[in-house]
Amino acid sequence: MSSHAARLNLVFSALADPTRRAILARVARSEATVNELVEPFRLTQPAISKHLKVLETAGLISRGREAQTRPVRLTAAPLAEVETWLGDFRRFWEQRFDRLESYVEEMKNKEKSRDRRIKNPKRTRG
Amino acid sequence: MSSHAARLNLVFSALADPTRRAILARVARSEATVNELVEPFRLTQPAISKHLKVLETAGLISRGREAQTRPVRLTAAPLAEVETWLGDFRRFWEQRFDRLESYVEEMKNKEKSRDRRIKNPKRTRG
DNA sequence: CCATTATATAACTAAGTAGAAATATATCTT
DNA sequence: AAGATATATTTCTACTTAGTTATATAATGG
Repeated sequence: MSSHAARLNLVFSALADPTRRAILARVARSEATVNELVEPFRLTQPAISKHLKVLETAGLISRGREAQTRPVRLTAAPLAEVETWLGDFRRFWEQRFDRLESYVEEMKNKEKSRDRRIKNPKRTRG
Repeated sequence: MSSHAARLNLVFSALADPTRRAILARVARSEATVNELVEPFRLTQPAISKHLKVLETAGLISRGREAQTRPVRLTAAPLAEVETWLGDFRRFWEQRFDRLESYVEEMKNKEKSRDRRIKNPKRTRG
């Protein structure tokens, strides 16, 4: 499996958890310490630390070191990768409609020329 | 938890699997039967059927009935939801840069006015 | 150095997931 | 009705995950 796919796996499964999405939303506003991230949730600190590790492995956050705290900051690059995937996908999907549309057009045209044939049949000589 | 969040959970975790993303890509091109979806993978038919159920629960595909086959077709609506989430997120994230930018601007201005103060100190009467 | 604070890690549990193999169901064909 | 084909469901296994509590590590302040 391509590492691109592997990264997408990590990013999508990181995003699949609402706690982690909330952490990202919080961190998007500004850096935060682990304890600041613990507060809004009814989860223990180790639970949050675990979520942070998942996010870090997915490349969605990175951590600094500042005195005792390990400030968490967003790294949005992997989200761009998701957007790319979505974009590629949308292109496929829309192509499909294009094909459907041109198929429908084709059918309409066939119908019209059939109608013409019926209403104005080609005269045969004689 | 809002049902919106619950749907995002389902969609993101459905997308977290490369087999399922491949199935979606295939189905984006055109409808396919289960067996057609089995072929390209080295997985058994029940495994694919299970993936299809996950995708269906996430609302990403729907199934018809045509003779013995259950044609699978894409339902792209949930992807729009993902795009919305990404968009909201990006807005947050960019606001952050805006704030940082205006902070930097502010600092530059302070610097400039400090420089002015140094170069052109306000005269005190006398 | 000692106590405190912030965070990480370990050990465990309960629940979920991906896969295979075997079997059941549904529809068509004859 | 019987056989064939397409798909779903069941059962089982190995692995992963989210959460807990308890404990370890790292950095700071006295």
